[in-house]
Parts: sequence; structure tokens; C-alpha cells
Amino acid sequence: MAGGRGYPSVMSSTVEELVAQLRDGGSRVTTARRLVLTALVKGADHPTAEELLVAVRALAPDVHASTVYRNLEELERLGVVVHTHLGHGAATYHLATEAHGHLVCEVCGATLEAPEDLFEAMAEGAKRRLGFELRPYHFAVLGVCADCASEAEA
Amino acid sequence: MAGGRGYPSVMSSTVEELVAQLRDGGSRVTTARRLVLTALVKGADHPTAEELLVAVRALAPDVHASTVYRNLEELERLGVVVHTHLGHGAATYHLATEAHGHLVCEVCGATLEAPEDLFEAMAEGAKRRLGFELRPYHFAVLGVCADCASEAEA
DNA sequence: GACGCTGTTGCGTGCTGGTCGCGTTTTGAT
DNA sequence: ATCAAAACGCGACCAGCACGCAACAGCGTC
Repeated sequence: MAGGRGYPSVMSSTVEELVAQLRDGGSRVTTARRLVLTALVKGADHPTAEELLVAVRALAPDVHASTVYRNLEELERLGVVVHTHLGHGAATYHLATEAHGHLVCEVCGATLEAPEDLFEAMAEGAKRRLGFELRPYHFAVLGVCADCASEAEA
Repeated sequence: MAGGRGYPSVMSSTVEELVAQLRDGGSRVTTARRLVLTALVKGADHPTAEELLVAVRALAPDVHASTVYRNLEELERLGVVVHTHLGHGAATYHLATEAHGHLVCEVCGATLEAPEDLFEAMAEGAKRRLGFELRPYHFAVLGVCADCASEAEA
């Protein structure tokens, strides 16, 4: 992590920095991989593998779905990306530098990024009482968002 | 396990009580349904639909998978059972009277039942700060259990 | 107990999300 | 320029589940 060209930035990595991470990890740099990374950097916020595939194919129509899946797996092994399950359906991917917890509305599907400290008390409690170390990033926590909750009352 | 002839036990519903809930809800009582309920009452702790199917087929070999799925759906609609996703893979079912949160180890797959109050602070924080109403029962919270964590250190 | 309405069932088929094995192409070190 | 190994494209295949349809069975009524 900490691609750190010297930027004090909010961690926004460039494709070139990520490509360098690939090389450092001993992986080869291919067109498909570059495009997957580009889609992750420039695309929407919580893309699924399918959405990434579409983005990649916009520039390289022959890239196969399994290539995207395998690349995401490899990128995850290298610590470049992480995936999160936002409830039912496909996993979503983002750069490891942007990892964060998610709150997902079961009614409308809206996804909120959880503030860093939201899980703290719970994590501490689970650790102390059960020895269980929370990893609240890999799966979202479900619930009902403010809008849907107020609508439900009416 | 819990022959339950007339035990005053903690919420352990009998099949007959659950069958009554079915009738009250306007649903018919069929062999398949009775067997699904029996499997839920007497079977292992966190059965998947597949496991329930096996249990049901032990007594009625011709019951079809889709029947089990549809029955679980119906039972859930009536508030008799609930399902929980314990990470990847199939959902698990239990009686609504036994609803509880889950902590699942990402390494060994062990599932712990979360103490009632573990989510309280987090739920309160999410509500106050984001208006988000947590429903921590439908999806498990992932992490690493005590055993796997201590093994990882070695 | 027979009748008949309608909810359920068995069965096949289909979908989504993802994995795997194989033969070919590409990468990048030499 | 060469060449082994890595990655790719492709298709087959998997789990988990949903669905449409015709046959069947629960249960209120006679």
C-alpha cells in the first residue's frame, strides 16, 4: 500500500502506480489488466465484475469474462484491490486504498460508506468478549436507510 | 435431540405449533411442509436449503428441491422462519423464534451466535449519525475467530 | 364420504455469478 | 531474436436458486 510517489493525497492512485504494483508483485502487465485498473480508477464507485467487463470491452472488445475474474483475483492477491459483498448479487470491487465499510439498504439498495469509527465499539466488544476479530469490510451490514424508514412509517 | 414431549423449554416450538401458524396464515398443511418444519425443529443448527432437502427426503424421497425452496419462502412470509447469509454460499434457515446475529470466521468457517447487545452501540450510532436502521440478522458479520487468530500469529 | 375449488407439488428449464481446463498467444528476461 | 512461463480466449461446467406448467391433494361444503 502507500503507493506514495510523495503525494500527501487522499490515496487516489493512478493507473501507472498500480501497474508498478503489478510488476513489483512479479505479475505481467497486459492490456486486459491495464484496462481493468483503468476502469477501477476512472469508473463508477462500486463496480461489479460484470460492469468492469463492460468498461474493458468498450476499449478491447475481445476480452473474456473469465479474464476479468482472474485478473481481479490476482489483483486482490497482490493487495491492489479488494472486493465487498453488498447483500445479494454480485460482488463489487474497489482499490485497496479506498477500502471502507458499507451500509446497504435492504429496501432500495442504496449503499452508504460507513464512517471509520462506526464499527469500533462493536469490534472492541467482539474481541474482548469472544476473542473474535471483526473484519467489517468484506461484507456489508444490511439495514434500512433513512429515506425508506420514514417512508415505511407513512 | 430434545424429544420435547411437553418441555417448558426456552421457546422451542413444536412442529404442531408451527403447523398451526401455517393454518392461521391461510396456508395448507402438506407432508412436505410438515417435514421441512420437523427438520428445522429437530435438525442441526444452521441448515441450508440443501441440507433440509436431504432431511426431508430421508422420509419422503420424492420431494423436489424447488418445493423446499418455495416452502421456505412461504414460511418466511408467514414469519415462521428466517434465513441468514453466513458469508459465501447457501443461505441458512432457522425458526423465527431463534433469530440472532452471527459472527462467522473467514478462515475456518466457524459460526458464533452474537450476544444480543453486541450490535447495540453500532446500531445506535448508525441511527443517530446516518438515520440508518441496522438489521444485523440477515447477513452475518465476518471476521476471524479466536482460534484462527492465535494460529495466525504462530 | 364424495365433490370441487384452489393452493401445492414434481419436473424441467433457465438464470446469475463465478470457476476450471485446455490449447494458443503474449510478455519480458536473456 | 529466442523462448519459458504467464496470461489469454474459449467453452464447459458448477452452485444456488427462480419459474411455468400440468397433475395432484388439502380442506370447506354438501
